[in-house]
This record gives sequence, C-alpha cells and structure tokens, in this order.
Amino acid sequence: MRIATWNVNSVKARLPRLLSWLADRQPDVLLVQETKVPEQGWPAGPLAELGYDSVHLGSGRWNGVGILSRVGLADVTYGLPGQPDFDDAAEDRAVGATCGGIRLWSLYVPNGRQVGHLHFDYKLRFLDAVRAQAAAERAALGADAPYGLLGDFNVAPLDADVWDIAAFDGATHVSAPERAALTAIREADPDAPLLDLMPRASADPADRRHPYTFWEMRMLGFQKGRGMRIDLALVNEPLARSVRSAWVDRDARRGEGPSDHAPLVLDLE
DNA sequence: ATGTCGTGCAAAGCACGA
Repeated sequence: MRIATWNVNSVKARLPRLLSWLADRQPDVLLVQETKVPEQGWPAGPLAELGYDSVHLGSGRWNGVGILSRVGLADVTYGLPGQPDFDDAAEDRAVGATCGGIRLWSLYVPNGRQVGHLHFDYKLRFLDAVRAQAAAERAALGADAPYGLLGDFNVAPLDADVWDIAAFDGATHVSAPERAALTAIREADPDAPLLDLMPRASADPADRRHPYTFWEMRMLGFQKGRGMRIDLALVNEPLARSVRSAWVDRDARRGEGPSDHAPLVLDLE
C-alpha cells in the first residue's frame, strides 16, 4: 500500500501533472492540499476514471484540501472540530477519512506570514486544534489503530530542514512557538508519541541529500537547492511499523509547470 | 529582500497569497 501527500498549488493548473503522477506512481491514497477550487471545480470525474474515490473541501480561490483513495474512503470529517476562524470564517484546511483501515488527515496549516502577525497567531491556534482533534480521535480509536496526520504543516521541525538556518533568522516556519506547537501535537500522549517520519530525498535508496519537500518559486529556489522540509507525516507507532520506506518524489518538482511542493510518499508493507 | 507562480476581478493590468 502506498500513501502520499502533495500540496498541488491549484488542482486546476496541476491537473495534467496530477493525473500523470497518479498513473505513474499508483498511490492507493493521496492527500492533497491547496486545491484552490470550490466544490464544482473538483475533478472527481477524471480521478474516478483512474480508479479513485475522492472527497474535497473547498469553497473558493484559496486553500482547499482533498483525499483520493482506491482502498476505501469512510467516516469523512470536513474541517477540524474546534478549528479557529480567520476573518470570521473557517477556512478549508482539513479533511479526515479512514482509508484501508487507516485514519488519515489531509492538513494545510496556515502559512503565518510573519512572526507576530495575526495570521501567525491563527497558525498556532490551528495547530492546537490539530493537537486536540488527534488526541480525542486517537483516544476514541484506541492505541492499536493506525493513525496519521499528513500534509503541508508550514513548519520546518529542525534547523537542518531549511537550506540555510541563518537566512531564517526571525522568520516563520522555524520559530520556537511553531515548533513547540508541532511537538505538542506529536507528544499529546507522552506514552504514544506520533513520529515525524524522515523521508529519503528521492526514490533512490542511495540518495543522501536532505529531504526537502518545498522550494520557493521565486528566486529559483529549486535550481539553487534552497528547500524546506515542511510537508510532514506524523504517524503513530502502529502505522510507523508498517512503513517500509518514506521518500520525496523530487522528480515531480522538475520540468515545466510544477507545484512548488513535491509529494511525500510512504510505502507500507 | 524577491527575480515566480496561481487566482479572480470586470480585465486587456492589478491585488492578493505563498
């Protein structure tokens, strides 16, 4: 079984690449973020032609999250219970479902913009809602139920997860409060922490590069190797023990018209 | 900080978000 997460940065602009990626890589489940389409723009038909059931949460030009599955798609939850609003509205940043017996969330954590910005506080509150939901859900499902929070967290967990930590002095994505919020999600149950699965940088087992998942479009970030590992898979032990390999599909960042994010792929036993 | 994208408006360039 193969599970992947990918911030596609517009499902409309990326549809040809998305469909060819699905055909090539054959994931059983794909969690997508930043679809940037309302419901009527979701390409359920073309995805069904490739064998995927899908659900989508989107209402406009920003955000939007979805789940594609060919191993079942049950108990769908649209949005996080207790999710904070921004500008008096709940944004389309979280959808959960059970696929092939695994409880999964597709998450698009707010960017934060600048440390101290209203959006930064919103980001921290969103992360806290993720923590609360995961804690409640895991308690209800039981310790043996495989569970994973996947998506674009917009937080680099470690200094090594950005191309040059010195360039991030005072910036979002690496600040102490963001990392503390991430740790709080992982360690909500100290007896059963979620693991931040560290992928390989590519499908090549010998690849020793750092496994970035995002490179800025501006300033030729990819070409200059200026990446960040901000797309994460936080999984519990029952799911982690079945993961044979985790890798970033760097090739999906190459060529004409890529997303600024590469897919993160988990191959399970 | 920004050399790039993607979106939608009411457009034929701009504002916004990342």
